[in-house]
Parts: sequence; C-alpha cells; structure tokens
Amino acid sequence: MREEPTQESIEAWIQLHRAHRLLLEKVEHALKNKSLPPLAWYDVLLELHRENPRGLRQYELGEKILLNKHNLSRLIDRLEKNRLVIRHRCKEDGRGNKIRITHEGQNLLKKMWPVYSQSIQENFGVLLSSDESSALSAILKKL
Amino acid sequence: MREEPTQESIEAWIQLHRAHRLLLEKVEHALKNKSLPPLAWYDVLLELHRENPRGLRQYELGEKILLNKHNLSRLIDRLEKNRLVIRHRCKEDGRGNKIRITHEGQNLLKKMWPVYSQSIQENFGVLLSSDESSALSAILKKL
DNA sequence: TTAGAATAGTTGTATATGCAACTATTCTAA
DNA sequence: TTAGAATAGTTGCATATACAACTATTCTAA
Repeated sequence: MREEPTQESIEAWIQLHRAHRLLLEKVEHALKNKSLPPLAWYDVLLELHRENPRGLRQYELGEKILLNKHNLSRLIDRLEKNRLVIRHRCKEDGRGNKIRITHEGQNLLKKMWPVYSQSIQENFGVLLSSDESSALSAILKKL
Repeated sequence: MREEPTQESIEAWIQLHRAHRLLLEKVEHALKNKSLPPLAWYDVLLELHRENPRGLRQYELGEKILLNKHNLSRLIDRLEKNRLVIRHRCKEDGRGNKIRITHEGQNLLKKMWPVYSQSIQENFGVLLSSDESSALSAILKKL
C-alpha cells in the first residue's frame, strides 16, 4: 500500500528543484565573474569563522554544511593548499582533526560576502516580499 | 549604492539551499538503492516521452531541463549507450540533432516513477499539507 | 585487560561537471 | 552571391563528486 504523492507536492518539489538550480547557477557565476572561489568554500569558511578561534572537528563541519566526509576531506585539502584553513591534529582524539580558519581565510570571507549578498539580493531578494521570504523559510524548515 | 539583502531573504535562501540538498540526496539514494540511474536521466526521458514520437532538438531539451549544451551532449551519450534514446540527424537543420526516446527508455521511465514518487512522498509530501505545498510552489514560481 | 566493533579521516578509481576551443552548418547584410 | 557572424553540437582538459576500501584510533563488553 504505497502512498502516492499529491499533485501539489510533486509540483512543489519540481519548483524547488528548478528554483534552486537557477539561483545557485547565478550565485556561482557572480562569484566566478569576480575571480572568487565557489560557494562551498564560503560555507566552510563561515562556519569556521563562527567557531574561531576554537575551530571545529572535521565531522562537525561536515554535519553543518551537509557534506560527507570523503568530499569534505578533499575540500579541506584545497582550502589548506590555499592557506585559508589549517588542520591541527586533535589532542583529545587521536583519530581526528581540528580545523581552524586562518587570517587569509577571514579576508577571503570578507571579500566574498558583498558579491554573494548582492547576488542573493538581485536574484532572490528583489523578487519576493519580506512576508513571502518568511513564509518560504517557515515552510522549508519543515523539510 | 548596493542594495543589501534583507535578513529574511538570506535566511530563505539558506533554507532553500539546505532543503534542496537534503531532498535531492534522499531521492538519489532511493534510486541508487534500487539500482536505478540518477534523477537527471529521468528528467530527460520524461521530457522526451512528452514529445514522443516527434522528439526534441538537443537545445530544446537543454532549455527544458536547465542543462548547458556540453553537459547535455554527454548525458545523451550515456543515455544512447544504454539504448534509452536515439540521436537522429536533423533534416531541417544540418547542424542539429533530434532526440527520441526508445521503447526501452519508456520502460525505464515506468520503472523509475514508483521509486521516485515514493521518495518524494516520504521526504516531502508527508511533511507538508497540500496548502503548504501550493504556497511553496506559488512563491518559488516567482524566482 | 583485551578482542572486536565503531568512529574519524584518507585515498584509489570511476564518473560527472565546468570551461574553452573546436567543427560544421545556417543566417544575414552588403 | 558571398564573407562574416551566429548557432548547434562535440571534445580535451581540469576539477569536483560518489563509492568502496583502507589506516589509525577509540570505545565497549566479556
């Protein structure tokens, strides 16, 4: 006895899929146009910035940005290669790392935000009233 | 004089990003669990099914599923290798192709739908009322 | 205490994506 | 008509992602 999804939920899912793709493409494009790295880098740096100077375990970071461990491992590789973060061996748990943002990482964050935020505003903010945005958030939070 | 995005729109964008990622992951996972191909294949096959037996030009298909031409070219390669679609040289325009779904493509579509739809229902449909789904669609359509 | 399970992270390999350059054909304006 | 621009699609290369197998460490229960 499988439940069929309603027409409304299929339609909504399709819209979610399309809207996300469209917006993400625009945001990434805006960043690339300014020779800035992709959004994923921003997400990592922002989470680390919030926990600065304590840093975050790699698995904690993965949970926050919804990225699985093998991809995160390589993302951190790239960031570390660009001196934006540092891996420290974790004292409390010999298996793990603590990741901390560097000063250069903080600078990049500051450089990315205006581009990122402007793109959100242009492609998202101006199209929705603040009530609509709030309603959207509230509904999406249930998922 | 750059416009700052409101707090509401940033919050909504973040939620959109997260919700999409979470759902997509679940849907792809459900398909993989049943040894079925990824969602992108479904999207292509569905569009072609709708236009059967006329078929679609490659660029038309690209517009429908929001995929750029070089990635689409390779996606079609993979589908064609699996005999799910066929490329025909286009009579009216010697530069282009017409893509048509095959009988096997139609069969795959039929096999994927129950898995896809069940995943939507489980991870999306049951969490939102039909009013909420409709509201969500309406807002997302503006983007 | 200690063997086996569980956890944190890395790496090899296959596949998918993005970008730029390319071929072939069609359109357009002198 | 015809040279140059524009369009449709493909391909080489670099990068990103997914999956499975791996190492190293910590936890747990006899």
